[in-house]
Amino acid sequence: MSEPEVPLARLFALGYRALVDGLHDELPRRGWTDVRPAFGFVLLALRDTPVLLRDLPATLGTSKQAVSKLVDAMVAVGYVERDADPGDARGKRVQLSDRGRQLLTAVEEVYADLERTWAAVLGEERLAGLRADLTAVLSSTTGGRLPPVRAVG
Amino acid sequence: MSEPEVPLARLFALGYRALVDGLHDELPRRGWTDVRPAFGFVLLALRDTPVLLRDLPATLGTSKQAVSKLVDAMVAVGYVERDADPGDARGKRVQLSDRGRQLLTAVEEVYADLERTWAAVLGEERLAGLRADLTAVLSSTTGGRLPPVRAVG
DNA sequence: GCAATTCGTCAAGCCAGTTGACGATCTGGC
DNA sequence: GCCAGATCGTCAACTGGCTTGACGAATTGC
Repeated sequence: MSEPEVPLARLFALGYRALVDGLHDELPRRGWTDVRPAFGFVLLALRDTPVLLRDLPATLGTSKQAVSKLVDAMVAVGYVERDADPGDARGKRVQLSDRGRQLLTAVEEVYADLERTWAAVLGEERLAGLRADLTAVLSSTTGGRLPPVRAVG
Repeated sequence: MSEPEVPLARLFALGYRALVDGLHDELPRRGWTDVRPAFGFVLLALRDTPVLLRDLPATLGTSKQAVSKLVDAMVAVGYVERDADPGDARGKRVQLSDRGRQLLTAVEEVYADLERTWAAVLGEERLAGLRADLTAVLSSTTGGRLPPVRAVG
Protein backbone atom coordinates (compact mmCIF):
# COMPACT_ATOMS: atom_id res chain seq x y z
CA MET A 1 0.00 0.00 0.00
CA SER A 2 2.55 2.57 -1.02
CA GLU A 3 -0.01 5.15 -2.05
CA PRO A 4 -2.85 6.23 0.22
CA GLU A 5 -5.97 4.10 0.32
CA VAL A 6 -8.82 5.32 -1.76
CA PRO A 7 -11.72 5.57 0.67
CA LEU A 8 -14.40 2.98 0.08
CA ALA A 9 -16.96 5.77 0.16
CA ARG A 10 -15.35 7.28 -2.92
CA LEU A 11 -15.34 3.95 -4.72
CA PHE A 12 -19.01 3.53 -3.98
CA ALA A 13 -19.79 7.00 -5.20
CA LEU A 14 -17.93 6.23 -8.41
CA GLY A 15 -19.58 2.87 -8.86
CA TYR A 16 -22.99 4.31 -8.29
CA ARG A 17 -22.30 7.15 -10.69
CA ALA A 18 -21.02 4.84 -13.35
CA LEU A 19 -24.09 2.62 -13.25
CA VAL A 20 -26.71 5.32 -12.89
CA ASP A 21 -25.14 7.46 -15.59
CA GLY A 22 -24.91 4.40 -17.79
CA LEU A 23 -28.57 3.69 -17.21
CA HIS A 24 -29.71 7.22 -17.90
CA ASP A 25 -27.57 7.47 -20.99
CA GLU A 26 -29.12 4.35 -22.39
CA LEU A 27 -32.77 4.78 -21.47
CA PRO A 28 -33.42 7.69 -23.85
CA ARG A 29 -31.90 5.64 -26.66
CA ARG A 30 -34.54 3.05 -25.96
CA GLY A 31 -37.31 5.59 -26.08
CA TRP A 32 -37.68 6.33 -22.38
CA THR A 33 -37.29 10.07 -22.22
CA ASP A 34 -39.08 11.13 -19.06
CA VAL A 35 -37.35 9.06 -16.41
CA ARG A 36 -35.85 10.87 -13.47
CA PRO A 37 -33.06 9.16 -11.52
CA ALA A 38 -35.16 9.01 -8.35
CA PHE A 39 -37.80 6.92 -10.11
CA GLY A 40 -35.58 3.87 -9.95
CA PHE A 41 -35.97 3.14 -6.30
CA VAL A 42 -39.73 3.52 -6.50
CA LEU A 43 -39.90 1.08 -9.39
CA LEU A 44 -37.89 -1.33 -7.30
CA ALA A 45 -40.10 -0.87 -4.25
CA LEU A 46 -43.22 -1.56 -6.31
CA ARG A 47 -41.67 -4.39 -8.25
CA ASP A 48 -43.63 -7.28 -6.84
CA THR A 49 -46.72 -5.84 -5.28
CA PRO A 50 -48.70 -2.63 -4.69
CA VAL A 51 -47.51 -0.69 -1.68
CA LEU A 52 -49.26 1.63 0.71
CA LEU A 53 -48.09 5.16 0.31
CA ARG A 54 -47.52 5.43 4.03
CA ASP A 55 -44.87 2.71 3.84
CA LEU A 56 -42.82 4.38 1.15
CA PRO A 57 -41.10 7.01 3.29
CA ALA A 58 -39.51 4.30 5.40
CA THR A 59 -38.59 2.23 2.35
CA LEU A 60 -37.03 5.12 0.52
CA GLY A 61 -35.64 6.90 3.53
CA THR A 62 -37.18 10.30 2.86
CA SER A 63 -40.06 12.36 4.17
CA LYS A 64 -43.65 11.65 3.30
CA GLN A 65 -43.82 15.03 1.56
CA ALA A 66 -40.94 14.14 -0.72
CA VAL A 67 -42.57 10.81 -1.47
CA SER A 68 -45.84 12.54 -2.23
CA LYS A 69 -44.18 14.77 -4.81
CA LEU A 70 -42.15 11.97 -6.29
CA VAL A 71 -45.23 9.80 -6.72
CA ASP A 72 -47.04 12.81 -8.18
CA ALA A 73 -44.37 13.08 -10.81
CA MET A 74 -44.47 9.39 -11.63
CA VAL A 75 -48.26 9.41 -11.87
CA ALA A 76 -48.07 12.44 -14.15
CA VAL A 77 -45.91 10.58 -16.67
CA GLY A 78 -47.83 7.36 -16.26
CA TYR A 79 -45.39 5.00 -14.56
CA VAL A 80 -47.44 4.38 -11.43
CA GLU A 81 -51.06 4.47 -10.38
CA ARG A 82 -52.25 5.90 -7.10
CA ASP A 83 -55.63 4.80 -5.83
CA ALA A 84 -57.40 4.44 -2.52
CA ASP A 85 -56.12 2.19 0.22
CA PRO A 86 -58.99 -0.30 0.47
CA GLY A 87 -58.55 -0.62 4.21
CA ASP A 88 -58.18 3.02 5.21
CA ALA A 89 -59.98 5.92 3.58
CA ARG A 90 -57.18 8.31 4.53
CA GLY A 91 -54.57 6.23 2.79
CA LYS A 92 -53.42 5.69 -0.77
CA ARG A 93 -52.09 2.66 -2.51
CA VAL A 94 -49.43 2.89 -5.21
CA GLN A 95 -48.65 0.36 -7.90
CA LEU A 96 -46.86 0.10 -11.21
CA SER A 97 -48.86 0.83 -14.34
CA ASP A 98 -48.32 -1.31 -17.41
CA ARG A 99 -45.98 1.33 -18.74
CA GLY A 100 -44.17 1.35 -15.42
CA ARG A 101 -43.71 -2.39 -15.59
CA GLN A 102 -42.29 -2.04 -19.09
CA LEU A 103 -39.91 0.61 -17.83
CA LEU A 104 -38.81 -1.59 -14.97
CA THR A 105 -38.09 -4.34 -17.47
CA ALA A 106 -36.03 -1.95 -19.57
CA VAL A 107 -34.13 -0.75 -16.50
CA GLU A 108 -33.33 -4.29 -15.50
CA GLU A 109 -32.13 -5.08 -19.01
CA VAL A 110 -29.84 -2.07 -19.06
CA TYR A 111 -28.45 -2.88 -15.64
CA ALA A 112 -27.88 -6.44 -16.76
CA ASP A 113 -25.97 -5.14 -19.78
CA LEU A 114 -23.88 -2.84 -17.63
CA GLU A 115 -23.14 -5.56 -15.15
CA ARG A 116 -22.04 -7.75 -18.03
CA THR A 117 -19.37 -5.22 -18.90
CA TRP A 118 -18.27 -5.42 -15.29
CA ALA A 119 -18.17 -9.16 -15.48
CA ALA A 120 -16.00 -8.83 -18.56
CA VAL A 121 -13.41 -7.03 -16.44
CA LEU A 122 -13.70 -8.93 -13.19
CA GLY A 123 -15.04 -12.27 -14.26
CA GLU A 124 -18.37 -13.67 -13.16
CA GLU A 125 -16.98 -15.08 -10.00
CA ARG A 126 -15.47 -11.94 -8.55
CA LEU A 127 -18.54 -9.96 -9.57
CA ALA A 128 -20.74 -12.39 -7.71
CA GLY A 129 -18.41 -12.15 -4.73
CA LEU A 130 -18.60 -8.38 -4.85
CA ARG A 131 -22.36 -8.51 -4.75
CA ALA A 132 -22.42 -11.10 -1.99
CA ASP A 133 -19.93 -9.22 0.16
CA LEU A 134 -21.74 -5.93 -0.22
CA THR A 135 -25.06 -7.52 0.58
CA ALA A 136 -23.60 -9.22 3.63
CA VAL A 137 -22.01 -6.16 5.13
CA LEU A 138 -24.95 -3.87 4.41
CA SER A 139 -27.56 -6.14 5.86
CA SER A 140 -25.42 -7.04 8.88
CA THR A 141 -26.16 -3.72 10.58
CA THR A 142 -29.88 -3.85 9.93
CA GLY A 143 -30.90 -7.30 10.99
CA GLY A 144 -30.53 -9.13 7.70
CA ARG A 145 -32.59 -6.74 5.59
CA LEU A 146 -31.14 -4.10 3.34
CA PRO A 147 -31.63 -0.64 4.84
CA PRO A 148 -33.53 2.19 3.11
CA VAL A 149 -31.73 4.27 0.57
CA ARG A 150 -31.65 7.96 1.08
CA ALA A 151 -31.85 10.69 -1.40
CA VAL A 152 -29.01 9.64 -3.63
CA GLY A 153 -31.12 9.44 -6.75
CA MET B 1 -31.04 -16.88 -7.55
CA SER B 2 -34.58 -17.52 -6.41
CA GLU B 3 -35.27 -13.92 -5.53
CA PRO B 4 -34.53 -11.07 -7.92
CA GLU B 5 -31.03 -9.66 -7.99
CA VAL B 6 -30.51 -6.50 -6.05
CA PRO B 7 -29.05 -4.08 -8.58
CA LEU B 8 -25.44 -3.23 -7.93
CA ALA B 9 -26.36 0.43 -8.19
CA ARG B 10 -28.58 0.07 -5.16
CA LEU B 11 -25.87 -1.68 -3.20
CA PHE B 12 -23.46 1.12 -4.01
CA ALA B 13 -25.97 3.74 -2.99
CA LEU B 14 -26.44 1.94 0.29
CA GLY B 15 -22.73 1.49 0.88
CA TYR B 16 -22.05 5.10 0.13
CA ARG B 17 -24.87 6.20 2.40
CA ALA B 18 -23.72 3.98 5.23
CA LEU B 19 -20.17 5.32 5.15
CA VAL B 20 -20.98 8.98 4.58
CA ASP B 21 -23.71 8.98 7.20
CA GLY B 22 -21.36 7.23 9.59
CA LEU B 23 -18.74 9.86 8.94
CA HIS B 24 -21.07 12.79 9.41
CA ASP B 25 -22.55 11.28 12.53
CA GLU B 26 -19.13 10.92 14.07
CA LEU B 27 -17.44 14.16 13.03
CA PRO B 28 -19.59 16.41 15.23
CA ARG B 29 -18.81 14.16 18.20
CA ARG B 30 -15.17 14.91 17.55
CA GLY B 31 -15.77 18.64 17.47
CA TRP B 32 -16.08 19.15 13.71
CA THR B 33 -19.41 20.86 13.38
CA ASP B 34 -19.22 22.79 10.12
CA VAL B 35 -18.37 20.08 7.63
CA ARG B 36 -20.62 19.66 4.63
CA PRO B 37 -20.66 16.31 2.85
CA ALA B 38 -19.32 17.82 -0.34
CA PHE B 39 -16.16 18.97 1.43
CA GLY B 40 -14.79 15.45 1.50
CA PHE B 41 -13.85 15.20 -2.13
CA VAL B 42 -12.13 18.56 -2.04
CA LEU B 43 -10.07 17.50 0.96
CA LEU B 44 -9.09 14.41 -0.96
CA ALA B 45 -8.18 16.36 -4.07
CA LEU B 46 -5.94 18.70 -2.08
CA ARG B 47 -4.48 15.96 0.05
CA ASP B 48 -0.96 15.95 -1.25
CA THR B 49 -0.41 19.25 -2.95
CA PRO B 50 -1.99 22.61 -3.76
CA VAL B 51 -4.17 22.53 -6.84
CA LEU B 52 -5.09 25.13 -9.39
CA LEU B 53 -8.70 26.09 -9.15
CA ARG B 54 -9.12 25.58 -12.86
CA ASP B 55 -8.30 21.89 -12.46
CA LEU B 56 -10.91 21.22 -9.81
CA PRO B 57 -13.99 21.12 -12.05
CA ALA B 58 -12.53 18.20 -13.98
CA THR B 59 -11.39 16.46 -10.80
CA LEU B 60 -14.71 16.83 -9.07
CA GLY B 61 -16.87 16.49 -12.16
CA THR B 62 -18.90 19.66 -11.69
CA SER B 63 -19.01 23.13 -13.19
CA LYS B 64 -16.46 25.79 -12.36
CA GLN B 65 -19.26 27.86 -10.82
CA ALA B 66 -20.17 25.09 -8.42
CA VAL B 67 -16.51 24.66 -7.54
CA SER B 68 -16.19 28.37 -6.96
CA LYS B 69 -19.05 28.33 -4.49
CA LEU B 70 -17.86 25.20 -2.78
CA VAL B 71 -14.37 26.60 -2.31
CA ASP B 72 -15.92 29.83 -1.05
CA ALA B 73 -17.70 27.88 1.64
CA MET B 74 -14.58 25.98 2.64
CA VAL B 75 -12.53 29.16 2.77
CA ALA B 76 -15.21 30.79 4.91
CA VAL B 77 -14.93 28.10 7.57
CA GLY B 78 -11.17 27.91 7.28
CA TYR B 79 -10.50 24.51 5.77
CA VAL B 80 -8.75 25.72 2.63
CA GLU B 81 -6.82 28.75 1.48
CA ARG B 82 -7.27 30.35 -1.91
CA ASP B 83 -4.46 32.54 -3.21
CA ALA B 84 -3.09 33.66 -6.53
CA ASP B 85 -1.81 31.24 -9.10
CA PRO B 86 1.85 32.26 -9.29
CA GLY B 87 1.98 31.55 -13.01
CA ASP B 88 -1.26 33.17 -14.16
CA ALA B 89 -2.77 36.32 -12.72
CA ARG B 90 -6.24 35.23 -13.77
CA GLY B 91 -5.99 31.97 -11.86
CA LYS B 92 -6.27 30.91 -8.24
CA ARG B 93 -4.50 28.23 -6.30
CA VAL B 94 -6.23 26.26 -3.56
CA GLN B 95 -4.63 24.36 -0.70
CA LEU B 96 -5.50 22.88 2.65
CA SER B 97 -5.09 25.09 5.69
CA ASP B 98 -3.70 23.62 8.89
CA ARG B 99 -7.22 23.17 10.12
CA GLY B 100 -8.14 21.51 6.85
CA ARG B 101 -5.27 19.10 7.22
CA GLN B 102 -6.44 18.26 10.73
CA LEU B 103 -9.94 17.67 9.39
CA LEU B 104 -8.60 15.41 6.69
CA THR B 105 -6.79 13.40 9.34
CA ALA B 106 -9.99 13.11 11.37
CA VAL B 107 -11.94 12.03 8.31
CA GLU B 108 -9.39 9.36 7.51
CA GLU B 109 -9.51 8.10 11.09
CA VAL B 110 -13.28 7.84 11.04
CA TYR B 111 -13.28 6.07 7.70
CA ALA B 112 -10.63 3.69 9.02
CA ASP B 113 -12.87 2.96 12.02
CA LEU B 114 -15.87 2.37 9.79
CA GLU B 115 -13.94 0.14 7.48
CA ARG B 116 -12.78 -1.83 10.52
CA THR B 117 -16.41 -2.62 11.30
CA TRP B 118 -16.73 -3.83 7.73
CA ALA B 119 -13.65 -5.95 8.13
CA ALA B 120 -15.24 -7.44 11.25
CA VAL B 121 -18.09 -8.71 9.10
CA LEU B 122 -16.25 -9.68 5.96
CA GLY B 123 -12.75 -10.33 7.16
CA GLU B 124 -9.71 -8.38 6.06
CA GLU B 125 -9.22 -10.46 3.01
CA ARG B 126 -12.63 -10.07 1.44
CA LEU B 127 -12.62 -6.38 2.28
CA ALA B 128 -9.33 -5.95 0.48
CA GLY B 129 -10.74 -7.92 -2.43
CA LEU B 130 -13.78 -5.68 -2.51
CA ARG B 131 -11.61 -2.61 -2.71
CA ALA B 132 -9.34 -4.13 -5.32
CA ASP B 133 -12.20 -5.30 -7.51
CA LEU B 134 -13.97 -1.97 -7.35
CA THR B 135 -10.80 -0.11 -8.16
CA ALA B 136 -10.10 -2.44 -11.07
CA VAL B 137 -13.47 -2.14 -12.69
CA LEU B 138 -13.79 1.59 -12.18
CA SER B 139 -10.42 2.46 -13.59
CA SER B 140 -10.76 0.01 -16.48
CA THR B 141 -13.04 2.35 -18.38
CA THR B 142 -10.91 5.43 -17.83
CA GLY B 143 -7.44 4.34 -18.72
CA GLY B 144 -6.21 3.22 -15.32
CA ARG B 145 -7.14 6.36 -13.41
CA LEU B 146 -10.22 6.70 -11.28
CA PRO B 147 -12.77 8.94 -12.97
CA PRO B 148 -14.14 12.14 -11.43
CA VAL B 149 -16.94 11.93 -8.96
CA ARG B 150 -20.04 13.84 -9.70
CA ALA B 151 -22.24 15.67 -7.36
CA VAL B 152 -22.92 12.87 -4.97
CA GLY B 153 -21.51 14.65 -1.97
C1' DG C 1 -68.38 9.65 21.23
C1' DC C 2 -64.76 12.59 21.56
C1' DA C 3 -59.77 13.57 22.11
C1' DA C 4 -55.61 12.26 20.15
C1' DT C 5 -53.24 10.24 16.40
C1' DT C 6 -52.31 9.16 11.61
C1' DC C 7 -52.45 9.93 6.42
C1' DG C 8 -51.62 12.77 2.63
C1' DT C 9 -51.16 17.32 0.64
C1' DC C 10 -50.27 22.32 0.26
C1' DA C 11 -47.06 25.90 1.01
C1' DA C 12 -42.81 28.18 1.87
C1' DG C 13 -37.92 27.96 2.39
C1' DC C 14 -33.32 26.15 1.62
C1' DC C 15 -29.34 24.03 -0.34
C1' DA C 16 -26.68 22.81 -4.13
C1' DG C 17 -26.47 22.48 -8.61
C1' DT C 18 -27.16 24.58 -13.40
C1' DT C 19 -26.73 28.17 -17.36
C1' DG C 20 -25.67 32.86 -18.93
C1' DA C 21 -22.93 36.79 -18.78
C1' DC C 22 -19.27 39.59 -17.57
C1' DG C 23 -14.42 41.88 -16.32
C1' DA C 24 -9.66 40.59 -16.16
C1' DT C 25 -5.90 38.32 -18.06
C1' DC C 26 -3.35 35.51 -21.26
C1' DT C 27 -2.14 33.77 -26.07
C1' DG C 28 -1.12 33.64 -30.94
C1' DG C 29 -1.05 35.63 -35.59
C1' DC C 30 0.24 39.57 -37.79
C1' DG D 1 4.18 45.33 -30.18
C1' DC D 2 -0.81 44.88 -30.86
C1' DC D 3 -5.23 43.26 -31.08
C1' DA D 4 -8.78 39.47 -31.64
C1' DG D 5 -10.05 35.51 -29.45
C1' DA D 6 -9.70 32.24 -25.72
C1' DT D 7 -9.47 31.27 -20.81
C1' DC D 8 -10.08 32.07 -15.61
C1' DG D 9 -13.01 33.10 -11.92
C1' DT D 10 -17.12 35.34 -10.17
C1' DC D 11 -21.80 37.34 -9.98
C1' DA D 12 -26.55 36.67 -10.93
C1' DA D 13 -30.81 34.31 -11.94
C1' DC D 14 -33.00 30.02 -12.24
C1' DT D 15 -34.02 25.06 -11.20
C1' DG D 16 -34.80 20.66 -8.82
C1' DG D 17 -35.44 18.21 -4.93
C1' DC D 18 -35.34 18.10 -0.36
C1' DT D 19 -36.81 20.03 4.27
C1' DT D 20 -40.10 21.86 7.95
C1' DG D 21 -44.64 23.64 9.25
C1' DA D 22 -49.44 23.48 8.97
C1' DC D 23 -53.68 21.79 7.75
C1' DG D 24 -58.30 18.86 6.46
C1' DA D 25 -59.89 14.24 6.49
C1' DA D 26 -60.22 9.86 8.55
C1' DT D 27 -59.17 6.53 12.10
C1' DT D 28 -58.25 4.76 16.73
C1' DG D 29 -58.64 4.15 21.66
C1' DC D 30 -60.26 5.34 26.17
